[in-house]
Amino acid sequence: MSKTPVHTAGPVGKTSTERAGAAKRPRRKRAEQSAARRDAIVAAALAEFCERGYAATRLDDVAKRAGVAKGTIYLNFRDKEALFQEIVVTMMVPVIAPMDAPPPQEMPTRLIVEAFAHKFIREVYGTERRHVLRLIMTEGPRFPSLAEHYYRNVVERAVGRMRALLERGLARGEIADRTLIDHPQLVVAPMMMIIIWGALFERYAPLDIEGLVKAHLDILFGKARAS
Amino acid sequence: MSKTPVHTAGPVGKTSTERAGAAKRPRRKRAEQSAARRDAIVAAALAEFCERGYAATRLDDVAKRAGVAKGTIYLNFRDKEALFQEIVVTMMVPVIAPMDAPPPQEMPTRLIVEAFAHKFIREVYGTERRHVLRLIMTEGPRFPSLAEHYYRNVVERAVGRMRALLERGLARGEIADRTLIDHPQLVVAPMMMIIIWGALFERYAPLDIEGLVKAHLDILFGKARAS
Amino acid sequence: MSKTPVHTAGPVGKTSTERAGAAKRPRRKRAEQSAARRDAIVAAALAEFCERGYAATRLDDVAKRAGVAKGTIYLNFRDKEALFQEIVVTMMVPVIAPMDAPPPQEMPTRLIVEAFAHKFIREVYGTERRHVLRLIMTEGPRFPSLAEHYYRNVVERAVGRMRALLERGLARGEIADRTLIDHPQLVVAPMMMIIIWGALFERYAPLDIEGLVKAHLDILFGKARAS
Amino acid sequence: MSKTPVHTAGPVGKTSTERAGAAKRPRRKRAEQSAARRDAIVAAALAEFCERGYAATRLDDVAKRAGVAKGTIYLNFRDKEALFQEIVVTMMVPVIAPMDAPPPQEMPTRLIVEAFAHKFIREVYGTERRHVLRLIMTEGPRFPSLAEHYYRNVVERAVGRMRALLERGLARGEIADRTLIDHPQLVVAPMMMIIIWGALFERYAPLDIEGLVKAHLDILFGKARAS
DNA sequence: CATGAATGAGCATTCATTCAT
DNA sequence: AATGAATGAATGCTCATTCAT
Repeated sequence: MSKTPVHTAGPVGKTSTERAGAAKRPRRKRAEQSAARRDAIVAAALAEFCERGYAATRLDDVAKRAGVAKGTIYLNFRDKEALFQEIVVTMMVPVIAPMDAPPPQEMPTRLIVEAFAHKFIREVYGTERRHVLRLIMTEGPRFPSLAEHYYRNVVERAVGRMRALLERGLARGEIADRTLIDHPQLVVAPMMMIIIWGALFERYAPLDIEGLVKAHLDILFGKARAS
Repeated sequence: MSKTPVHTAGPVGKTSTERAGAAKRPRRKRAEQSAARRDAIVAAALAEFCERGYAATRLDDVAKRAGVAKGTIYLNFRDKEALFQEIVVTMMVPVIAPMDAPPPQEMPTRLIVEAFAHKFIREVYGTERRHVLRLIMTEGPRFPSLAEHYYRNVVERAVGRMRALLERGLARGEIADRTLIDHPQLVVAPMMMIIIWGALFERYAPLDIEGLVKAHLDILFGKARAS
Repeated sequence: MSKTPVHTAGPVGKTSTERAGAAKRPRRKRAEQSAARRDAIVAAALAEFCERGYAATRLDDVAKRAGVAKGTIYLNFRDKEALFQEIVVTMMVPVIAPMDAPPPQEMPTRLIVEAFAHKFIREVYGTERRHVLRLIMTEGPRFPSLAEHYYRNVVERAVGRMRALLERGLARGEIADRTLIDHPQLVVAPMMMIIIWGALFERYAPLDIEGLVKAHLDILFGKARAS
Repeated sequence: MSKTPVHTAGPVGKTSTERAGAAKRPRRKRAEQSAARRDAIVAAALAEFCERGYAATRLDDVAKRAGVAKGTIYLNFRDKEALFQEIVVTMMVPVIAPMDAPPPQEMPTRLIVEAFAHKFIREVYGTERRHVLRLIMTEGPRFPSLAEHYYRNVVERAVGRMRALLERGLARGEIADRTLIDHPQLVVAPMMMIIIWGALFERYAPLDIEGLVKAHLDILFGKARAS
């Protein structure tokens, strides 16, 4: 029922245990340094890809930002595309992983969805993953394998979970009918929207995210007494 | 009360009356041919931009696809960016224009929103404009002036209209509370989602658009007796 | 002893009798209009070539400046190079022509040279021919036929005349020795210099042309009592 | 009294110690190779610019001639214009530098001017700098900053030196009057002329440079007993 | 391993020249 | 004759990738 392995559509590359530290402590083992360098590249590449998109990102800039030589990138990633895919895939892993845990038995459906929404706001919208998610939407059409990977590992599973959750809610009388069960995408639609909206219009028209999410849940499940 | 002029952020270029026909009918006037060529360029560019995104599109390919020489593009558009913006702006004009018409007095709020949704499905999702809309979401962050143009002319106005409509619905007792009025973006969120979803996952997981829209409306306004 | 024909190194094109008049008088004969157009092209081309040099001049700009269509240039000149050569050659004809007249018997050598210098100042340095002369110096190396044409028709003849004149001056006791006769180029060296200097440094260091020429003659022939 | 710094109008770039050798000796250090390549580019660019002028020179040809890839040019120079300016500026530095040394006290004025003239003949006219000087005259009008740089660093200073020298000659009774002092440009006019003449007419009418210079000095200072 | 100089295919843009109207 | 839209070869510049050090 869990531990479903992540489908890897393409080469994912090696992972590293250590977060990139800019500080260059003198007496570090080779492996450590190497891992740090790799992480620095990933972080720099993420930033650049987010700012400019895939095609417009220059590996030169990535290297500069990471503080490594351009050649070093090629020691860790086959090419630009592999670097891109790696980033998109690994950044989403921590979000995917906990999804396999079954929902707590006691909690009302609405609260579970609410928790899910807040988790999304906190851990995706509120972090760099927000940009990664946008990259997937943005570059997906040109990287079908990436889109598929994401669909298989994230979307499909999330939709399945959501449906199961709603089914349970229906059984427990917390949900009136099958409308939402048949179209669980409607639950997440506003989340995709705030990612897009944020990227496009944040400057002139910032969204009240909290209010929006609460309103969404109120509409889906009926007005709540307390948030 | 209407006829708000379209804010033009940049140069929009000349329009042409005739749709591009690949066939080269012999007895055509200069101006006609020229317009046809221009249209062919626009069509070809749209296709290429959709397939590859802005940065990865080669004007060489656009020219080839349009059946014109590369230089001809520059007779009609200042540069690649102008071509891109022109496409994005002009393709959306026919969608924007009718938006200023006030909603029919008699029609119930739900029906108006429903009509709006179906119009979107028919005229945007069901046409090439679907790709244009995706391009706006996709490339917008790198073309702030474009995003702003779109926001001022489409989003802002649409949101305003929607809010006014809902306000009227509230006054007429068709809507229970202000939840949706405060967050009219929730009305359109699924529409943005289907655009993205369609581009990314259509192959593995096609959406039941009609059903989704109906479900969305049912959730917003309560189950309808008939669609 | 005179009327030596002008050696034409390359194609020179047709000449026209009428100066370009911008005004478009309605009832003019075809031939007249055509000639006016041709002259307008020549004038415009001269201005553009002077401002930008041969390679950087666009025929588009020439046409615009002349108020004709681009194609019209090709009705009058085989190509860009022919237009260029035509200009350089014809502009200098009026300067070359009178050179064949023998010097007045009575006039002292110094006065003849002085008259020549002032004529140069007046008719070359003081007119657009100044730029033509610069173009010859500037673009000559890349148009050997042009350089040769100019050498045969202007330089060679001018040097010969000058030498003959000086020879006469020696015979008449107006000149002390053969120094200048052996290097008549020294007579014209300052004239070449002021053309170049004017083009490069006029802004920061304008030359006192009159004073310079007088000083030059004073040095060549001894201080004059009156200018 | 000397060491006036060279006004640098634009970026001058790095210098390299080694002359470009086409031969690829195997055991050379990176920096050395790089410098050699840079020098090869400069040499090739100089040759091309001289043959064709600025606008008509193709960087492709420069690269081919230098035996490097096109991209390598851009590792050393921002763009075509920077390459051009760099060449013109650096080639003239060795000529400018010694100009600040005060003239030897003992030497007669004529001999100093003579030495200057011969130095010019030897180090400019007799070397590639001859072409550089022509490029300055040729392209100056289209590169005002270049013309100004050259004026400030070379012409202005040279004219000042010359005037001071002549002033001293006047004080010492070696010069009869102020004619030349007021127009020191007359001293260098023949040098500009021989550069131009050489570029245009050398084939049909080579100049006797030595004789010309001697004649010039004879005219300026009176016939010398011995050269 | 790490570096970064070198490479060269790739692309946007320009402009002399042609030719249908 | 005159026009100017169309052409496409030419060219400056970029940037992913390689490889000698």
